[in-house]
Amino acid sequence: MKRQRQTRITDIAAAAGVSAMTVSRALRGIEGVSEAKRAEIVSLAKRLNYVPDMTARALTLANTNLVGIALPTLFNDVFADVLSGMRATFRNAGIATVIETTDYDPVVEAEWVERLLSWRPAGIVLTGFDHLPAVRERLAKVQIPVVEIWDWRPDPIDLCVGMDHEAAGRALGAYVHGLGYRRPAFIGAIKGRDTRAERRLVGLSGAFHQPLQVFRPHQSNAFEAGMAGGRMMMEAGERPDVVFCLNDHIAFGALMACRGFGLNVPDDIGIVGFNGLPITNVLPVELTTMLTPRREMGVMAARAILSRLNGVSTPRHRCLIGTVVPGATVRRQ
Amino acid sequence: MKRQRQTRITDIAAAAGVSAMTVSRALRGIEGVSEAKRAEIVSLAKRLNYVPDMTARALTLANTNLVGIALPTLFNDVFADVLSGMRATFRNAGIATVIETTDYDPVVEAEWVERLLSWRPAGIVLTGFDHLPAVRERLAKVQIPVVEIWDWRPDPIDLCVGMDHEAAGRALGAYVHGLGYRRPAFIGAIKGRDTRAERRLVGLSGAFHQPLQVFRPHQSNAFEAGMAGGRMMMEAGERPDVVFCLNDHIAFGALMACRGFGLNVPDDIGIVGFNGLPITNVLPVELTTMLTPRREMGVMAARAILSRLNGVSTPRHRCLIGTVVPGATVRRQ
DNA sequence: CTGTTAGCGCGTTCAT
DNA sequence: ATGAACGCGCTAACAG
Repeated sequence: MKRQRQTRITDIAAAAGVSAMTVSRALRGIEGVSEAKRAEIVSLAKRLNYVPDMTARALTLANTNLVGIALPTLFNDVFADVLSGMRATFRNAGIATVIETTDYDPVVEAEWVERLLSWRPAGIVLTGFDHLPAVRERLAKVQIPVVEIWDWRPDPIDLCVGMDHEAAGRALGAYVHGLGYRRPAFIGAIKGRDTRAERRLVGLSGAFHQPLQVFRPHQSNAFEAGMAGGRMMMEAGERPDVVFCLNDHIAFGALMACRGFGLNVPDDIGIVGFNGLPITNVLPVELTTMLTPRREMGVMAARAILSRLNGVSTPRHRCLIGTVVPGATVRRQ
Repeated sequence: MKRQRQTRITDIAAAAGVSAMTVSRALRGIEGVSEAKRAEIVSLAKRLNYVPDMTARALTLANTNLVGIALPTLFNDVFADVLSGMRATFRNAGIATVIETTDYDPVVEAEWVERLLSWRPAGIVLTGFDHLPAVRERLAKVQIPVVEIWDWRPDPIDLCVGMDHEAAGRALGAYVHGLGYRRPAFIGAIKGRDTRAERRLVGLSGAFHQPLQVFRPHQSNAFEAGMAGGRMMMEAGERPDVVFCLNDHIAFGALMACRGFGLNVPDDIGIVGFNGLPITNVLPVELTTMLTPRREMGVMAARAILSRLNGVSTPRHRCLIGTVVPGATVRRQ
């Protein structure tokens, strides 16, 4: 179904009595057109409802100013924050962004990468390192900048701006261990879904010199998962003295579950979140958590791509760190 | 900065010893190529890292299978739900989606519409009716389907799938008024930001036969805004007997504020949210709210566009309705 | 300051 | 079953 014919640059040229090139130059604000003509052409373009055709432009330029961004989910303020910083930075640089959510599925991601590449993007942002081998190979060959965010590794496909989640888990664990807690538990997601959380769990185990008791509710909503996880924990045998949660939302759900069972936090059990989202400022008791540099991460990832596009050198990998937020859901034991 | 030359269809053709047309047909799975040749061409394409060029394809076809979606924000599970239903529906139909957030700014929206149109999208989804006149004019002339979602009006630019928010406010207000509440308040956002919320407020006033006492915190995070709004309310003169909140997150913040002031909900004051998000299932007391058909709305909006693209007729406007969730944060007075 | 030529990669159309 | 010619809308490169 071909669309109705749109007005093209040559239509304007005919109407203005000039050549197509002059119109092209005038509309792009390129020098080489008298101001009188330019003004006439611009007003003519508006009157004829001219809309430039980026598909044609991209074809001649063999290039676009599009950057594709793949995130696991939008149901999480973490990624909304990252995205916010990233898009603002790109927008200021005149770069348009295209967002995709993969729902933590590498296959979905791989399909998206293929589709995106066919639009000749200027750059690509991926979340984490769990890509299909085909994706890694494809992107390694493509000549465009690729940034992997959120997670951190020294050997990214191309560039990387993220956090060392194992170190983050270790730091958070060390703080809580230092308060005297000795029977830690962890409420996470179904295995394999969130690799970063699993790495934090490894760090936590390290800090406690023992494996954590792990609960994996399957609810997809984080609040509900937290409450379900909290209940699983209450109904399990030995009660832990502190529970680390995959994120703040899960921690909130767990907190509600504990209260539902008549437990006082932090007197009867400690609760620790992750991310330091605004909701933690509103809870009945301030949540102990780790503040993650989300917006900053987005900004730096965008800058890394922009540097590449401008031919400026930029570090291959960059590791940001989180900050322990003491809060009041743990206390010295 | 031209990119390195990508392998094209003619490169594959040369390698396979056939014409470009044969390769094109083979790769698109169009009949008219012997299976032997097709298999060879496909494997050759893979080996040469061929990536089709959509900019060229779009140019010849004067058409893409892209649909653009503009939402006010991603910091809100409401829109994540709408988006989820919409994208799933489009994906099943082989349509790619491009998301933009406008942050409730019609100017941002207008700029995005211009940019998007230059990519020759197959359709456009906008949120609400607060568009710049230029946008309405432009879209009215374009020959592609346009759906306005979330809000409802009988005279959309093209199509509309949403809710009558004034009616929703009236229904919710009637329920609460029927319980005997008589001194209602409202916690919203800064004026002019969320037009739908203002319409609900009108409906609430109608149900109560009086204007509501309105509080407008300026925090951008909904939880924090709710808490701030709750505090404003506590510190104001006459205490209302029930407070309607712009959404569930604000209601949660307000609930926490009330508790902080030693008030019991619902004994001392009633609290009502909007949307029926999962968080309401996890609160210490189940929130009275109105469940909105978010996912359904996304699905129906996508279907409306798909119908248009397939030349099937579809209703110009469709009005979905919310459901009162009784909850336990109000009680008979 | 302005115009002409050529070609970007692909798909339609019409031959063979 | 396969191929050749042509054009999509635009812009780089070169001429004038």
